[in-house]
Amino acid sequence: MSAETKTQILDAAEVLFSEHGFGDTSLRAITSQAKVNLASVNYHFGSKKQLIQEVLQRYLRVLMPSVDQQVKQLLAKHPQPSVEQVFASLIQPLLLLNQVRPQGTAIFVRLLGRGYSESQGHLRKYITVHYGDMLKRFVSAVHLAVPQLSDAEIFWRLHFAIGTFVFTMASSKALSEIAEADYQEPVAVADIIQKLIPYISAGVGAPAAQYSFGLNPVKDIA
Amino acid sequence: MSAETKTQILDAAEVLFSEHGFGDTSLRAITSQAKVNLASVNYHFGSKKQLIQEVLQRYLRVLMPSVDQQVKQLLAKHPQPSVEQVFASLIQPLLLLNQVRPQGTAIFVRLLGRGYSESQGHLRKYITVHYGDMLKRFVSAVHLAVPQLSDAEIFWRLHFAIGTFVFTMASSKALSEIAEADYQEPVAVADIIQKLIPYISAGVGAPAAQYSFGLNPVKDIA
DNA sequence: ATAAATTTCAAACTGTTGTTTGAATCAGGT
DNA sequence: ACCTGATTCAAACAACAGTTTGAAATTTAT
Repeated sequence: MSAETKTQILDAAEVLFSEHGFGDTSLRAITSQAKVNLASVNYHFGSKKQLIQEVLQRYLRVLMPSVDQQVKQLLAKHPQPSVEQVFASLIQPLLLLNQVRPQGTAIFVRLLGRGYSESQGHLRKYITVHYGDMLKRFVSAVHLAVPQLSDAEIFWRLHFAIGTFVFTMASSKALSEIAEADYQEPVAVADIIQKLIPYISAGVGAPAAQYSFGLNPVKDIA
Repeated sequence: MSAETKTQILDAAEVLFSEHGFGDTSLRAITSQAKVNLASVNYHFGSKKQLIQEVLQRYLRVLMPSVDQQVKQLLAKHPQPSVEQVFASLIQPLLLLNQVRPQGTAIFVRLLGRGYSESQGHLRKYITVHYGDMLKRFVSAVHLAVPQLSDAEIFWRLHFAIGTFVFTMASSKALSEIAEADYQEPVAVADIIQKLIPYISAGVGAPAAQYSFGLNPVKDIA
C-alpha cells in the first residue's frame, strides 16, 4: 500500500519539523521515527523540500477556506467589525485543524512559526500565490476594523501580528513549560491563542506612531 | 597581531549570521569573507558555538547596561510610567549599538531574532543568567505601567512583545524591501522600531482576555 | 640576533546530510 | 500461476559541515 507509507512519513515529519525546525530535522530521523526506509521519502515525495511543502499543504488546504468562510460570515453580520472580531475569526479555523490530526492545531502553528522564520520568505510567497484572494479579503476586513490606518500602516501592523503569532507559536512548547513551572497553571495551545487575541487586537488597532517623550524622529538620530 | 584576525572574523560573522542565520552560515563562508584562514576560527574562538556567543556578547555588553540606566532614569522621573515610556526606553540603547559597529543596531536586532528562533532557548537562558537583575528591573517597570495585570499575564505579554520584536527584526530586511516596493517609502531599522512601539505598548497594556463574541472558553472546545 | 611563543596555513579527518542506485519484494490483473 | 508495475530495501554516493593536525611563518621578548 502506497498511501500508508506516505502518511506515516508525513505524520512523523510534521512532529519532528515542528519541534526541531526543518533544517535541523534529517530525513534519517524522520524515516526511523516513521519506521520506513530512508529512500522512501525521495521515492514518494521527490525531495525533502517537497516533503516540507506537503506537510504544510495538508493543513493549509483545511485552514484557509475555513478562515475565508468565517470572515465572510462575520462581515455579513457585522459590516463594520471590531479588530477583535476579525482576529477572533481565526480561532475556530485553527481549532478545526485538530480534526486533521490529533494535536493538529499545536503542530500546525509551530510549523507555521518555523516556516516563516526558517524558509527565508518561501512560505510567505507560497501562501500569497496560492491563497492570495483569501488573504486580500482578510486584509480588507482588518481595514474595515481600523479605517483610520493607511495601507502602509496596516501592512506593518499585520506583519507585526504575524510575528507575534508565529514566534509565540514556534516557542509555544518552551513557553508553556516555563509558565507551568513558574505559575502552576497548565497551558494548552488554545489557551495561548486566546491570550494572543487581545494583545494582537490592541496592537493592530493602536493609534499610529507619535514622536512623544521628547524624542526626535528616529531617522534623524540614526 | 591577534586582535585583528579576531575582529575580522567577528565582523564578517555577524553580518552573515544576521542575514542567513547561524545554522546556514558555514565557517568557510565566514573565513573567506573575512579573508582569514579557516582554522583561525577554532584557534581564536575554540568552536563555532563560542564564536556565536562572542558575536552576541559584543552587543549585549553595551546594550544591557544602557537599558538598565534608561529604565532607572525613567522611574526616577516617573514613578508610575506609561507602557509607551517603558518600551521607549529601549530605543536609545538600541540606537547606541550603531556606535559599536556601522549598522550595529540593524545587525544586532537581526541577530537577536535569529538567536531567539534558532537556538532553542539557549539565548534566552544566556541572557537570563548573565543579565537577570537588569531583566527583573525591566519587568518591574512594566509591572508599574500595567499594575492591573497578574504576574502570569505579564509573563505572557512580554513574551508576545519579544516575539513581535524579534520576528519583525529577523524579517526586517525582507519587510523593508516589500514596503519600499509597494508603498514607495524608504524604511530604516530605526523607522521600524518607531512603528513597533505603539503596537507593542498597546498590546502589552491591553485588557486581559475576555470570552466575548459568543465563544466558549477555548479549552472546552479543544 | 636568537630563542620562544604566537599565529597562520594547507591539508586531512570525521561525521552527517540529501540523494541515487539496482536488486529484492510485493500486489494486482489477466 | 504468471507477468507487470509499484514499492521497499541496504548500500553507496557526492557534497558539505566543523574540527584537528603539524609544519611554516611571523611576532615578541630577552
